[in-house]
Amino acid sequence: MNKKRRYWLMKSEPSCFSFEDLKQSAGQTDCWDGVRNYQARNLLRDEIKKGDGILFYHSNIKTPVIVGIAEVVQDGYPDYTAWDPKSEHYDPKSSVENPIWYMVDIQFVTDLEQPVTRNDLKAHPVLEKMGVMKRGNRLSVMPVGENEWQEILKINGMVDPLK
DNA sequence: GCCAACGTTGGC
DNA sequence: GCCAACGTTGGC
Repeated sequence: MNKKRRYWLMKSEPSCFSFEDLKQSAGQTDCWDGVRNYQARNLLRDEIKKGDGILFYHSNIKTPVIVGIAEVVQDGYPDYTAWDPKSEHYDPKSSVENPIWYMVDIQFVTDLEQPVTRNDLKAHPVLEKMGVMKRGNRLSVMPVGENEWQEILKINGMVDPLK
């Protein structure tokens, strides 16, 4: 099966898990765990697939910004941190038999030479329409249009690193 | 630090 | 099943 690559934006507070943290991880790969929102869960479980592209966004800081690009390297599987009472993401309603929460593995691809700030997005005719710009949006994972993906690359004068 | 927007919870 | 109360998110 040869499915078309899709694109996503993943949001993280850098004080919690930053793009640099991903870069420093073993194999520059880590599991995207701790998502406890059903809409995002559905995406992680059903939609986000190996090979998909990720814009990595730093939120809840003075200058929110897209800092880099990552790639999905593992399809959705149960988020086992939900089963660990010591985890801050522990959810007693989730079990091995009936997992509620899912995660994917992502791998560092490249920093953006020119990180794209929220203000940049706001001022851009195409990018101002991105999901992350929507008022009140709280999804930590959301779809990105191919045109939006291309535009981010263009700003950076980059060739698509996933091709 | 403020506060608007959102998702979740729980009483009824 | 409604909806008010609450906790969290996240831009500013």
